[in-house]
Amino acid sequence: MDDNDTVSSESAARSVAVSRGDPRVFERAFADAPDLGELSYAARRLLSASASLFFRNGAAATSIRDITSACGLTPGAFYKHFDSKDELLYVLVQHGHERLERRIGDAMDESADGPLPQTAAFVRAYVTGHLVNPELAQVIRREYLHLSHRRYTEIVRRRRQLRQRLADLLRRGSDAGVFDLIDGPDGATRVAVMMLDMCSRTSEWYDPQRAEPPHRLAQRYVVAALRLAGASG
Amino acid sequence: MDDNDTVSSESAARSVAVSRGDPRVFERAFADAPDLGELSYAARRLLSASASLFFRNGAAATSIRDITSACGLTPGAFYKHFDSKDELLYVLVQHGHERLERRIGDAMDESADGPLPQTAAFVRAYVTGHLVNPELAQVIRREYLHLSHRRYTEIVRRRRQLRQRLADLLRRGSDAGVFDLIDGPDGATRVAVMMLDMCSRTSEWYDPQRAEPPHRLAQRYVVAALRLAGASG
DNA sequence: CACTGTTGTGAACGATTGTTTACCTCAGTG
DNA sequence: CACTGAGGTAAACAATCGTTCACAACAGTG
Repeated sequence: MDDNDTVSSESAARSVAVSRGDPRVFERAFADAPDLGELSYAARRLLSASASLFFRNGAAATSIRDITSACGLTPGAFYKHFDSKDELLYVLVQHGHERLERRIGDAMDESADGPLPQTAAFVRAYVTGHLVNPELAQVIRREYLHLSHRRYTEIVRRRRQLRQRLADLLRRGSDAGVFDLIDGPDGATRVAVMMLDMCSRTSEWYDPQRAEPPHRLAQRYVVAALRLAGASG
Repeated sequence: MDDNDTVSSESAARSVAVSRGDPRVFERAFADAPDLGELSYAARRLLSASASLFFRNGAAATSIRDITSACGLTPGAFYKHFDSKDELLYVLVQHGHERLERRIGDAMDESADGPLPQTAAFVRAYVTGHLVNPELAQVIRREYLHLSHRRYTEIVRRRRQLRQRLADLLRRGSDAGVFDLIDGPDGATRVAVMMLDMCSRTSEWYDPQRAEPPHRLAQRYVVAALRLAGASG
């Protein structure tokens, strides 16, 4: 159990406002996304509505009719934009990873060199990415499991790369004497898993309405991550 | 994203052996469970099969026919033991919490007094509970969200109590000067959430076949949790 | 032996699923 | 103006969903 969902699950995971009436979420995540390429306006709206519905009810419990009717369309229109429900989920998951990886890469570029500031930048961007768009974060965190096999393995590879990036930072920090990892340098991957597990769950209980702003919460998780890494000082 | 699932998701979350052929899991979790009361043998087998199938495919993607055919039964037989699919899930989630709470309670009773050893005992039992039966742990962690509203709120209350138990330990430790919480004594709940998030995800990627034994992994998470708590020494 | 409650079967129910089809509308273009 | 392709509708498709029904097998009990 995670039980943070117990904190605000009713407001976050259950009674979130329907995406239909929240254009900010749509704009922020889909309207001007460069990686979505030539996708039409209608296709992006379908993606946005899917993210909201998947977040609340899960992909398996969300029907094509749920998605299209949330956009004021009929089921048939869906297939003018996507080949299948599986492809929609695939595009959604890809896009979510794209956004998160870009955010992390940018943060690390803007940060100082060295394992400690780079790790801090990674964790901060990772948490922030989960907070500013919990719906997309949730989808890429739990729904990719239900993709068709080929697409599933591709996403798995992508996720592993991201984790490895953090593990490399930890190992470098350990070698440099900045970090004191729980199991020595060889435990870098395991500590990275701990960090990412801890941070990714924020998207499940975070309530943008009542809670503190993302950067405050992210800062706390940076401190926590550095404690896990055994940062000196 | 959690990305621990990327470690062994294919072996743990995808291609786990069908429950039908693994009587050990059945016996361990359901055959002699006291809290399941007067439930018949067939009912317990249905619960066991449900746990395996829900773990692999999710409750929403698992049909009554999947469950009954895994037990060598026809769909109609299901309703001699449970009123509905929702009730089955409810019994499953209740039982999972029962087991976990009992395990934690026993561990704390057997442990020394004081916030630090009690916290260590809590975390160790919590992690171990997620490792010795990942299927049940997964179900109570993510599937309870899909319960009917009345049952859902009841489970939420139960989960909150468990988290509060850990938060109280942290706060007592902070007051006693044993812990140095990230946000001071008032941050006890937030640190508890971090710990439980980090620990509960183990059930998603843990592979009983290849990985190290549960007590070794649990020990690592105890150390990590104490770091998060800012334990002195 | 008759009876009763439990646990199973096999067939069926209405609803819903993802998807396809035939057709319509209409802006853009040679 | 004729035409074409994009994007929409309404209706239907077979499959599957949770659930119910009438009935059978059978152990336990008076």
